[in-house]
Amino acid sequence: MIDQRLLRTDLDGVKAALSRRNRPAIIDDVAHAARLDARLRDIQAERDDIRARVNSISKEVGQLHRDGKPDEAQTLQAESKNLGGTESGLVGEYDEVSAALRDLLLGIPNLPHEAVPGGANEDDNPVVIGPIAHHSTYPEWQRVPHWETAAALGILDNERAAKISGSMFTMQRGAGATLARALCQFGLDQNADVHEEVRPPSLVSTATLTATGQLPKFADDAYAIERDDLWASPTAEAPLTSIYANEVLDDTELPIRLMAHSSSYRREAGSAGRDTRGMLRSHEFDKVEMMAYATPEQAPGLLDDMVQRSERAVAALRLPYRVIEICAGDMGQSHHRSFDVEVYAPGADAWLEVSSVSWLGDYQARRANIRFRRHDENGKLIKGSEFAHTLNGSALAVPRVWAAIVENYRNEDGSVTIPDVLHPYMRGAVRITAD
RNA sequence: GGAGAGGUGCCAGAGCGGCCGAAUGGGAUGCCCUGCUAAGGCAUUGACCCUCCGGGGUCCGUGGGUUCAAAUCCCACCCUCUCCGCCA
Repeated sequence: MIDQRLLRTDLDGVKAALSRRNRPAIIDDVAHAARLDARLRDIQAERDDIRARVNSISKEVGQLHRDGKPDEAQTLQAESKNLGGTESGLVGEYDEVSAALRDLLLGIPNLPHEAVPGGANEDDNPVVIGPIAHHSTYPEWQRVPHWETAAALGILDNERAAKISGSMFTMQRGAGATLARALCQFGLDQNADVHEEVRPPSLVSTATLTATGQLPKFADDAYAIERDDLWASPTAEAPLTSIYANEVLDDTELPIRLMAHSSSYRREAGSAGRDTRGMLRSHEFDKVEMMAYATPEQAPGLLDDMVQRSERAVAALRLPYRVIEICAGDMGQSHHRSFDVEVYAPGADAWLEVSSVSWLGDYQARRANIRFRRHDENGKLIKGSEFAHTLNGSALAVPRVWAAIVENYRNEDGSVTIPDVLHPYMRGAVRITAD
């Protein structure tokens, strides 16, 4: 949620920033929100005025009763009752306008950082790092899609996954399952130096998904467990960001850096039939996510660090990769600035998004009500609080890295070599063969 | 799932429908006393919203209701704890 106060202090600035997202409807919403905000303050002022009078009359009434003057109290009571009627009318109107404003604000995306490149869609995302370790040509035996190699090696059984759960579910078997788990362990170990490992719940509340921005706008993308008013978490970003919801942190404990291995559940509404072969897109996948709570000053440095960590993971796996920056027209609704890490898969001949690292500003913290307090130079707590900044990024998303390994590490005989850094997690296996 | 107890400020904990944004104790901060320490004295100490910067408003788990007036009465829900049941 953007800062409501900006609507009155810098409406033109908000409109200018959001116009870079290349969706004119947003600007209309902003203008509408500004009108509602002004209306709301008028109602509030009027309502508070009446409440102030009711409060003071009530005090007088109490005093008069104690002084044994019930007649005078009677007159005041009548006046107060009258005011009460007016007040409840205003309250009704206030609730109505404020609900409408909140709905509108929840749908307005975050302001892009000024450094975010302009652009209309994903075709305009500039490559900012790389390509690294990318070859101009690949031998024939690496030009085999991973689903073919995986089928031949018996390490991926999506047909039976469909029997169990329906289409767009994957199931790894044998060394393929071990490889998936090895990647998770590797992803965690790579980042354990500064991140606390968390194992959060997979089913989360409506409030939790609203805080990170998946709700209310993208409800169709998440699995709902309606009977219990829970949702299957689409990313560990959601539970990790709500860990400190409704809390006031201390600037001395920031940044707080967390990581979690979790399963992510996505309905992928509207994308049926696209990129659905093999491991490219599925309803459930494993991922190691990083998340940080920070002061506004710490955030840019943490963003860089997170991008480097995502990069380091694919570099350590010796996969061809590049980093792109997401342009204003392609950024996610909550994002202030974002980078994607992509690996090259020679079999599918495609760059696969394996990580997305984002700085959310205070957009999520405002929704989740996560604040922090500062200390002055003498170590004394300063009065008041402000919203924290949040950042998150995938340390390692299993399926596409798994696919890229199966394609890049395919040998001429159809076997797949295990990348060196994964050896410790593979129970001694260094190569996946058909038997 | 059943029975019971409870949710109040940084913490503990009191609170007759009006004198309650809230006793008391602890903690924290400042000042005083003391050679230092220990101990003591005094004072301060919540958040948020609006503001014509005078002030006004909201918040005692959440949401409703009763009343001129609700932390206090009524209803619903949520959460925590104890016991029982079930269970990986």
